[in-house]
Amino acid sequence: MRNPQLTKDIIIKESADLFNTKGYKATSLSDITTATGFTKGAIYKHFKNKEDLEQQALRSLSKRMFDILNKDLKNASDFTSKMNVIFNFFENYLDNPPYSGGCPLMNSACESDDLDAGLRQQSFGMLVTFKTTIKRIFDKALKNNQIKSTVDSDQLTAVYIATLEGAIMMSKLERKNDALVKSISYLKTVNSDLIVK
Amino acid sequence: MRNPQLTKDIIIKESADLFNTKGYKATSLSDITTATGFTKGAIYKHFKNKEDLEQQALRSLSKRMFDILNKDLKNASDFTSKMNVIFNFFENYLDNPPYSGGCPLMNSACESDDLDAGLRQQSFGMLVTFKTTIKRIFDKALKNNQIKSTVDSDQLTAVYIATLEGAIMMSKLERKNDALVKSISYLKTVNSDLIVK
DNA sequence: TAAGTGAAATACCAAGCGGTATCTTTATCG
DNA sequence: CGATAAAGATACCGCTTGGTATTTCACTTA
Repeated sequence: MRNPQLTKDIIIKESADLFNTKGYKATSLSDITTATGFTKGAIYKHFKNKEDLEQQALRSLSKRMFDILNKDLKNASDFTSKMNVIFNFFENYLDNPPYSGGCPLMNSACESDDLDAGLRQQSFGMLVTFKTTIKRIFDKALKNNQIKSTVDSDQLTAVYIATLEGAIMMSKLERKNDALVKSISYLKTVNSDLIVK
Repeated sequence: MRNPQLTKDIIIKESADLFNTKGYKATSLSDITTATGFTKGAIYKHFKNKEDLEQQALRSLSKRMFDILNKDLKNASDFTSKMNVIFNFFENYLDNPPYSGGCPLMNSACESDDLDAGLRQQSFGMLVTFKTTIKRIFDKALKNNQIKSTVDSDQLTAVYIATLEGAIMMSKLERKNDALVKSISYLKTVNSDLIVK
């Protein structure tokens, strides 16, 4: 009956969803106990404190995101299809998301200030991973002459991530994926202009 | 000695800064009392509860932002200079901001969920104002044939806001305005491509 | 100058918070 | 099977939270 690893996984998963929807500080331990069915005793057996749980939860959210992305990216060969993997992922964000509550990167970035350095660092790492993922697509396409050699991959990486993240914020606030659809549609036209015909 | 209006203004201003830096839920009433020097009695004389204060504080942050923007926009005549007003405002965000803690729109949008409907609605209104401000610049330029007639002002409005907001989030997280500078520089090139020569 | 009024301070409350010490249960393995 | 150690439940702690009832204070006006 008992399965410590499963218990820990459940606590991480449930609390991750709570953190990403309600917010980290706004989610209390009793929220987590009611969501998981476990007691505080069980939680503190697996995590040294709430901050520790917050960080592990964010890490799991990050993993969830990039596992999906990397898996789909493996099946994509050229620049356009790789970018479409990214775009598809974000287009599904509101209707059929891998986690509810919007993007964990933005949520944690907004909430973590200088005080909770641990969460902030976790969030920072997630941004680095995201940037690396996008930049690699640009750089490989540059190397293979799939896109114009004038492309500044660092700049476009920043712009793409900023646009996608900002659009998620807008769509979440407006409760309709208007901004997300418009932004992705725009980025696709940008993409097609980059391609060497 | 006593000045009720001033008292209220001080409470709003100080709590607005606290909310925008620490977060709304994370800022306690005692944080506000120590920051203002007033007591809880004074606060609850002017605001019916904390949520009421949160909303009025966000409204004042929004006003602060658009007062600056509208004032500068009045002195700008053509499309490019108007857009530069927007860009300049955001470029100063990290080095010399009108308020600390990043963009109040994004902060409130991220934190407010379905529970605190009041804050959410206030945040939503701020987004509407922002969209109206940007869209008006595009539409006027369209009307005066300053930019290409093929421009979709609704789409570009969404894209510009998304990019700026996302870039702020990134720059705040990275503690350097790299992403913001890159994004604005990019949007400027987009702008120049829109212009009818 | 004394009364009246609203601003602000003080003192207090119940509830919820994160965290811990202790006890009970369950799985593991000689 | 019986001992052992870990997993998890229970009960509790000090503290802070948002909020309120009451009191003191300062200003206006007659």
